[in-house]
Amino acid sequence: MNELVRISGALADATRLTLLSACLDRELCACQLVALAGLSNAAVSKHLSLLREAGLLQSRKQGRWVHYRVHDTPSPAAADAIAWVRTHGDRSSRATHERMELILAIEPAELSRMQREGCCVIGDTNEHTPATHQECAP
Amino acid sequence: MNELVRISGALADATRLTLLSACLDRELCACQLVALAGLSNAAVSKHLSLLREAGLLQSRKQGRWVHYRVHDTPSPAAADAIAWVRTHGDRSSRATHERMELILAIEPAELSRMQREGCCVIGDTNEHTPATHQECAP
DNA sequence: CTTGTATTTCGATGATTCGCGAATTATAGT
DNA sequence: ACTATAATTCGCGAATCATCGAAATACAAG
Repeated sequence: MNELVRISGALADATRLTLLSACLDRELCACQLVALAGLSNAAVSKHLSLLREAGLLQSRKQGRWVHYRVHDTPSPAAADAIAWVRTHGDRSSRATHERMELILAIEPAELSRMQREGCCVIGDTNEHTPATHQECAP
Repeated sequence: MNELVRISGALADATRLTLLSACLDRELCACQLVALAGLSNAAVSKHLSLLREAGLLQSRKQGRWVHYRVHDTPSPAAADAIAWVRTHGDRSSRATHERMELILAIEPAELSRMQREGCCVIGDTNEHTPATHQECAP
């Protein structure tokens, strides 16, 4: 029972659902997920911790980079939850998908640099405007 | 996506999971669910509203009584969520099950009277003590 | 061993949720 | 109509959650 609460809680947030959905397709590093969420690295790290603690995601550390992907050997409840997101998750959200495309087109190192500078945005958190890659202001 | 957040949010609470699980087996009136949860009728009503708004439960009004049961025609996502709770839900929680037995042994009208008087408790919210039916103090 | 960098943790703050008692609504019986 | 009653909604504290910027941690490269 407690496990169901933990899993449900992890899924009960649009940002976390977006992050988990992105990891269904491929392994992604933290900085890519930060770009996708459009939040501070601190906030995204917290969300990812929750998803990991719920047994939905697993992380792999490679040098300074941490890569996240769906858990390889989930508990039965977690496995069904992951399948549930896979089946009913928002495949039709074009904005998120396009954002993902843009992010994948950028080297993670470059992405991190942009985040460090703090003056760049990939796409747009607003779902109604087209995604764009904005350069840093001079 | 928004639907998944709503459903997950509804399940992300031990009380609501208990209420939903109880309704998997049989239709129950609000006062029985209040007794099961061991909370105020206001709090339980709120929890039930959330479960209903998420499309997991449906309610049926019969006179002054409102009966809750699992939704007859859930959305695909809700159907899978219900099946998830049915499969992985806490069938082994003896305390809750015994509490349910005691509640079912009492007439709903009597149950309501007890709740109105505010001096009676069915079983115990503490999972470690055996469930008992305590009479009102004089 | 010092510097730079990717990520996490910490501390503070605003937003949301949970719980209760009180007021309200809807319905039944008289 | 009037009263009683089952349930919901309202108003408000207490607790939890989301988020940020800043500090800390972990690692690599010079």
